[in-house]
Parts: sequence; structure tokens; C-alpha cells
Amino acid sequence: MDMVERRPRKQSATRLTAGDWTSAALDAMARGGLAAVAVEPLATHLGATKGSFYWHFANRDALIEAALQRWESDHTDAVITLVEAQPDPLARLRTLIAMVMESTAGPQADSIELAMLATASHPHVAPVLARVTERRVAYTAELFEALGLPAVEARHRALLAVSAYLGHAQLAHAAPQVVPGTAAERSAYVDRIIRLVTAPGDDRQE
Amino acid sequence: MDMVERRPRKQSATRLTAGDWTSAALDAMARGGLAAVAVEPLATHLGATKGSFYWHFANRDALIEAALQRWESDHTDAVITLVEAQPDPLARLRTLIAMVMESTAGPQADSIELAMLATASHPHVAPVLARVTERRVAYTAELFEALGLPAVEARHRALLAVSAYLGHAQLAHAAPQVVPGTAAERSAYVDRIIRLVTAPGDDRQE
DNA sequence: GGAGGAACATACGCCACCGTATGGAGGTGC
DNA sequence: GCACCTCCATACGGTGGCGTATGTTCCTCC
Repeated sequence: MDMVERRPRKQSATRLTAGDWTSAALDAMARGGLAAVAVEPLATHLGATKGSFYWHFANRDALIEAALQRWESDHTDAVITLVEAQPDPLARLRTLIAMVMESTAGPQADSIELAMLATASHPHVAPVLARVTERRVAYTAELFEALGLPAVEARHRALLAVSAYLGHAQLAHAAPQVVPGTAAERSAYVDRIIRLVTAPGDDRQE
Repeated sequence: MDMVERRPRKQSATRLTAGDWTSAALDAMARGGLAAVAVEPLATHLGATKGSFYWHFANRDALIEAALQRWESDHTDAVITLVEAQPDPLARLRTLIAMVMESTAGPQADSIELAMLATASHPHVAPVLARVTERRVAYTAELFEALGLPAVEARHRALLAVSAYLGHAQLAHAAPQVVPGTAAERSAYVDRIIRLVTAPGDDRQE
């Protein structure tokens, strides 16, 4: 609720850059979804007016595109590079699942991700989301393959894992009381999930 | 795209009921989300004017509440009663998972469900979604308990199963190309999921 | 230290939707 | 057949956001 302090220092920052607008757009998106990315409210929030905005951007759509693009690049690199630091595939998979699961918990969950999913049909959101999702599934499938699973099996488990993540994010958002609350419970739950999705390929008969 | 035929017969149906408006509201929600539940567009779609609407409802919020209430009651009963027809817990679980997974496929997926998730933060949507979600998790956990799993374990698997469903719905919506396309592939994928979530409780050491 | 452009503010018209006020059509009771 | 109530149409004012036009400030370069 704290107001954004305008003219904070002396010289710089009294003038805005296009990046300031996209940052504010992503903030607004985290709070109120894509609908909250509105020019005039953003201008008020930044202590400016529309005149500034329409200098940096052609229209609202251009701002949305810029924000989505930045989210995609920022977001994609972050997780994967972190996971790649792990030594072996199992540790990577474990790190990956634990990370993303934890990211959906707490008061400051990844709201932008939820906002993206909530607006998946939007013409500008759809391609971004499709690319990110496809990349996630492909990368997770690679990890399962590195564990020795055949391709089809690996892809199935990757789909399940990514679905579990997306679904868990929705669960934590829509019904927070049903998901494990304490860190210890979450840890046990994540362990259980990891064991289930990494269970050895069974040879049970149908 | 076919227009709604107004004044189709002779006497009745020239006048609308409150139910007609809630039906139209749910239709609109399936197409364009909660934002599409707008009075004037709905009136146009129904071949009427706002004058009619504001006779049956106090305001837009009242319509939304009525639509959500009807969705909750209609929706909750449908699935569970169908699943309860199965003889044993395993068959019920299998039927449940297969049903909901299939419901997210094809061109006519359950769009209302996605619209609900997309607007989970809305003050009227949140409680409805919380109730439905909690009920689903509790019921699924019951099925796992009936399979002989201890309570905590059953709840974890139920959470995973419901997450997988929600996530799969998002996946199919956001990145249709990554989910199994043909019925046969979907069937194999569902089989794989069922085997993973119903895998015998392991006793592997950490 | 003045010219010119970059970065803004101000003011305007426009559109979509909400909600209200009021009048009018159509059935119903008697 | 007329009063009456139900259901709806028409017309209006209000709000919030988009985009444009034009004035205004500040910075820069020479």
C-alpha cells in the first residue's frame, strides 16, 4: 500500500524509461492479472501521466508484448541454469521439483505465472505460454531420459510432473487450506511426489 | 456462431426467466471468462435489453452469484455420482481419473472450469472454488484410503492426483501440442498416471 | 545562452459497460 | 373492458479506460 515515491533522488529517476513501464506492468500483472495492466492506473501508480507512456509505447498492446517478452526471457533462464548446477540427473530432477513446488507456496507465490495461466487464451499470452510450457516439458523429459527411462515413458512422466506443478500452483491459489501448510509437511509431500514420479518402470501386467 | 433465435414459438419464450439469464451467463463464461458476463452483451445475445435483466436481478454481481451457485451444484453432483456407480475403489479411481482427464481434451473442454480457475481470486469465485476443490481432494483421498493406504499417504496421493488433473487442464489449454493428441495416446498416458499414483507404498530407504 | 529535440503534462473525444428512471405492452382477475 | 401487475424497452447519466493533439519543461550541444 506504500505509495511509490516520485522524484526520489535529485537528478535521475524523475524521468521514466520504457523498462520502468514494463516493470510496473509486470507488477500490476502479479497483483491483478492482465486486466490490471491499464495505462492510466499504471501512470498514476508511477506518479506520471499517459503522456509519458504514449511516448515510450505505441499503445497498451505494445506494453503487454514487451512485458511478456521480458517475463519469458527472465523466467526461462533462471530456473534451468540453477538446476543445471546439480551434479546428476536425479539431483537435478529433485531440485527442479522442489524449487517449483516451493515457489507456489507462501504469501508471495509466483503470481505472474498464475496470471499468465489465467489469461492463456489472450492472443499475446498464448504463444509465450506455449513456448515456456513446451520447453519445460522437454527439459523435464530429458531428465527422465537421463535416468534411463525410454522416450515415451520419460515424456509421460514429464507431462505428469509439469501437470503436478501447474496443478499445485492452482491448488495453492484456489484452495490454500488443502495443500500442506508447514515447511516440514511440504517437504514430505514433495518427497512423496518425487518417489512416485521416479518410481522404477513397473512390469506389472494389466 | 449461430444467433440465438428469439421469439421462436408463439406464446412462451418471448419472455425470459432468471434461469435463462444464468444459463446465458454460464455460456458467456465458458467463452470469454468472467469478464464476458456483462449485462449489455448478454442482453444483445438474448435478443433483449437491460430492462429485462434488471427486472430479474439487482445487478451484475447477483447474476454472477447465481451462475456460480448453479455451476457448483450442477457440477459437484455429476462426477461423483457417476464414479460411485463403479464396484470397487480401484475401478472408481480409474474411472475418476480417466473421466476428468478426458474432459480436458478435445475442442470442447470444460471451459467453465478453466474460467473459474482463471478468476480464482474473485471474491465470489474464491469460496465456490475452495469448496469444490476441497471436496475433490477429500473424495479422492477416501478412494486411496479404501485402497489400503494410510491417511497421510492417501492425502498426498490425492493432492497429486487432483493437481495432475488441474495441471493437465492447464496444459491442454495453454500448450495443446504437448499433450497426447490421439485417443490411444491419451489412454496410454492415463494408464501410466494411474499406475504411478496407485503404485504400492514403497519401502525404499532415502 | 539560445535552438532543438526528448520526455513529459494537459485536455479532449471516444467507446463499453453499469445502473436508474420511466413509460409501454401484454396477460389476468373480476 | 378496465384496473392491475408483470415483464420489458427506451432513454439517460455516470465511470473508467483508450488513444490523440498540443502545449510545456528540461536537457544537450555548440
